[in-house]
Amino acid sequence: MIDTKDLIEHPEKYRASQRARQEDESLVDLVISAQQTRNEAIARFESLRAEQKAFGKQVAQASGEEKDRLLAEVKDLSQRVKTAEAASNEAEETFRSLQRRVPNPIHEGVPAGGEDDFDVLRTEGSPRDFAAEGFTPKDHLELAESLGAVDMERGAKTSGARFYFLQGVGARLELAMMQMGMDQALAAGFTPMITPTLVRPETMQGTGFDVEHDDEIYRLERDDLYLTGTSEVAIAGYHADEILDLSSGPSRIAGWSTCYRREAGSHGKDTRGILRVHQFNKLEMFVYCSAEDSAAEHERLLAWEEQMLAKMELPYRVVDIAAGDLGMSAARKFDCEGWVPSQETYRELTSTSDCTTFQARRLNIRERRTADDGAKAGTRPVATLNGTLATTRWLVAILENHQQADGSVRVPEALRPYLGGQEVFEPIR
RNA sequence: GGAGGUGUGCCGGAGCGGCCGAACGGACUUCACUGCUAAUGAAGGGUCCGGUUAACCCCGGACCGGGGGUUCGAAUCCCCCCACCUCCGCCA
Repeated sequence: MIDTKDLIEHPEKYRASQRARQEDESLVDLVISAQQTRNEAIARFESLRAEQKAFGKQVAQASGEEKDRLLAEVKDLSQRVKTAEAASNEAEETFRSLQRRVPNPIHEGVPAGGEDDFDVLRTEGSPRDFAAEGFTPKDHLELAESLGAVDMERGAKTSGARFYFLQGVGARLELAMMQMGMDQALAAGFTPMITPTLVRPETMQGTGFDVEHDDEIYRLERDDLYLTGTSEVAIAGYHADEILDLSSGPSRIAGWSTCYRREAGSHGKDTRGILRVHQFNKLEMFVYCSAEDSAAEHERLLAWEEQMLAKMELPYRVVDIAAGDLGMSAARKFDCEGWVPSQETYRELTSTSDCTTFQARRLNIRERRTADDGAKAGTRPVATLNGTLATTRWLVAILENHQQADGSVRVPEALRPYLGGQEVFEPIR
């Protein structure tokens, strides 16, 4: 949810952001006029209400005929108060629904345009030259199956398409990777968390997901609960309606959870293997910090992601996502895309978003502000950010990039301590 | 699943339908006093919205788990929901 005061003071900033997102900029003016209508309605209601309260005091003190007379007089006022209140509530609702439709204004420097208009900021490492090494790389599923790491067929048998079993070295590899990520997060001062994966509609909506219309969300209608596509949802909801103390710096949480996605719009896309699945695990960084610190924190999250990718010894590139592909909440988003040899392309492995105060405003998460002189001051919304430390999808990149001509897979060195020192995964069939 | 109970400010805890934004404790902040700490005394507090303002102040409104309702008027009465507690049943 955007800051309406800011929008009214700097409408051009919001119009420009809407243009970059390739969205309707007239929304900005709709919000402004709805806000005026609302304020007028509130003022009308409140002055009537004040009158009614004053009358109420008289009624309380009066008695007998005097009281009856006052009651007769105030009945009409009561009606007018009710009418004005209803009008005020309606204007409020109209305003809020418009306000909720305005996406977070983008940061300066974010490329304009849609999905394909991203900027490549950097490329780290370089893809292996398999031709020079004298063999054609296998794809991750072929590798995984020969290693006994993934069973897609039985996943489909028990649960349907896009479900799978991780088993053997696949299961171990994922656990090792998560543990390594958790250790890195711990060293950086994060608080580890394992989060609920079913949340109430208010929590889902608070994070910016549209429960009614989002086809990506699994819903349990009978219980009015929603399966989360990322632990971000629960962690963002964790501090809803709270006032935080961030005086000693950002609050950083490393959340592990299983994630559920319907992948409704992607029939026929990435159907092979575990690249795009309905259920996977993810270790997520989540940060609550002061608004002015969010851009710097965003850089830190990106650095921690890259640190993990480096430890996995994966070639990747860093991408600045274009405005139209940011979603409602993010003012900026960096993806790290790992090289996938079988596809000869880069695929998303991490994604980090700076949601500034957008998410927190909706979730009503604030911090207490201390004035420059150290005296008391009011509250203000915090900023929230998130970023990926590891996901099941990484197995794709790890297996493919570290495969060897004989079908075995070399274990990245940093991961070995988490696998009992194992250096190579050997095919079992 | 069944029966009952509770939900008030940072915490504890009162609260006849009007004089309750809310008694009384504690915590906290400031001031006073004491050689320091402690103790004591005094004073002060929340959040949100609107008006006004450069900003503060100030004025008005809302908020007593959440949402509806009754009433001229609701923390107080009624209904629904949520959370927690106790007992019974069921179950990993």
